[in-house]
Amino acid sequence: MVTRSEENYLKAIYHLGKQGTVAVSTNAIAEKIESKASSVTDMIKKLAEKNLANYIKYQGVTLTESGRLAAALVIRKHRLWEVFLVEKLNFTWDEVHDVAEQLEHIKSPKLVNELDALLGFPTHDPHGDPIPDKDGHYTPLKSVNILEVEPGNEGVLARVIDSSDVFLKYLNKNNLALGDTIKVLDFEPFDHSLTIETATKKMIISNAVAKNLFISQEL
Amino acid sequence: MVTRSEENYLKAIYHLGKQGTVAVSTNAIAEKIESKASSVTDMIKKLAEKNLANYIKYQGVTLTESGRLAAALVIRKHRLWEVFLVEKLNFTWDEVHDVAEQLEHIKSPKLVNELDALLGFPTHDPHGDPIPDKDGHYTPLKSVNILEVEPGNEGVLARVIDSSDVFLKYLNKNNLALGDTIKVLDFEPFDHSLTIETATKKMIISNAVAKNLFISQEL
DNA sequence: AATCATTTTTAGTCTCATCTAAAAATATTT
DNA sequence: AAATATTTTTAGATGAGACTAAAAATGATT
Ligand SMILES: [Mn+2]
Ligand SMILES: [Mn+2]
Ligand SMILES: [Mn+2]
Ligand SMILES: [Mn+2]
Repeated sequence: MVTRSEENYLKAIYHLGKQGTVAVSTNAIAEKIESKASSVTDMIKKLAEKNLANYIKYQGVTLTESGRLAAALVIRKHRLWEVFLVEKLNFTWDEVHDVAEQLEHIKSPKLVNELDALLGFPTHDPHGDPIPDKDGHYTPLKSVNILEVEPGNEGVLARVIDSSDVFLKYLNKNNLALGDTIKVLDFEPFDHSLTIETATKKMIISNAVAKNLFISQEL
Repeated sequence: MVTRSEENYLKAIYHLGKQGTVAVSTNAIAEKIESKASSVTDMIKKLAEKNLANYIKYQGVTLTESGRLAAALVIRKHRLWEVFLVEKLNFTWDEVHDVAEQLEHIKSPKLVNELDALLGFPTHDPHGDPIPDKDGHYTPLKSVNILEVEPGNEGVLARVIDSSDVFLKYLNKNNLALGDTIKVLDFEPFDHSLTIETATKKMIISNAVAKNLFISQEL
């Protein structure tokens, strides 16, 4: 059995190390999971013991094949629940994360698959993140960071990386939502900020914000 | 904060002691929760410490007002999730209990209330158990144990007490479901069994089974 | 290459929720 | 009312998961 805590560590390693294929440092995990390095070392040993992670002292962790699958299935649940909360229970995209963080640990294969069906087999969650299938696979949607877009070009907001409620509330406040068409007007070399235009207005977004916005451009 | 384990104890006390108003013994709780008496004593002290239970050594436990409310809200969640699983996710009534046992501990007031709305504010779960409202109140549906019914009379199966999957599978096997009309034909004094008649057939049910069936009789 | 800084691991402690075994209190029989 | 049986509590131990402080390893800088 994989415990709740173990699942959270698997997810962190998966996210930090390109699906767990690249070695992740103890400190990086500690920060992500808001714990201490010593706690992480303990847990990593346990994961290695259970053949979910590959661990060499002082050289970070990667996930084994089964660790990677386990992580992907937790992420699958997390994202399906997020869709459920938004589509069926009137949650906004900035309200779903904490509840999904709990729901992702519910154990019932039937529940996950039926939920998937109820929602019409969605491919992406409310933040544009792809939903892995039963085998842990997904095809990331073709989107590009808004900072890579040449001024003058436009695209549809397809994904936001930061799912924290502070960031999403900022987007709400500025009327930016998934699916909105955004045109890049100007890049400012001094502070790396960006002037963009939406259906409703023109605005300047900081580099910190821009880093989190991904748009898809139809060819 | 009330932990998952505390919630399970609150529920047990609530169920065993007429909503926690009547003193429940340490052993009774231990059996219900499948733990040991010594563990129960420990937990009861903790609940008393948190003002969720009234505890006098050697004299059992009752729930305080806030303990009763906390218990009722967990039960509310449990039963709403059961309805959700059956109504929306194609679970059968014998499959829901274990999953609901996990889901009942998810913390999010909005989630519960939206779920309630999605389901159309149901008053009973798939086993005929009443669903408490936000204040922990409910009106138990007027039903009578089938053993109290005079032979010759009939009623509609409205509630089953045992929600274990073995019992529910027994009912499935014999084509007995909530809402079915059941006529009591004969009571056997020797083993206290009962002969009943449904739309499809006549059958004998043991006293152990009969104890768990409640029917409502319209006047 | 030697020193200093950072990261990671180890050692030891804590809380929560459990358990077993023994002691104490209560309940039931004779 | 004693003796016996049962229930409940206490005492002490364990494992999971977290922490702090100190030691060890690695990495960076002179
Ligand atoms: Mn989580
Ligand atoms: Mn998301
Ligand atoms: Mn439970
Ligand atoms: Mn039920």
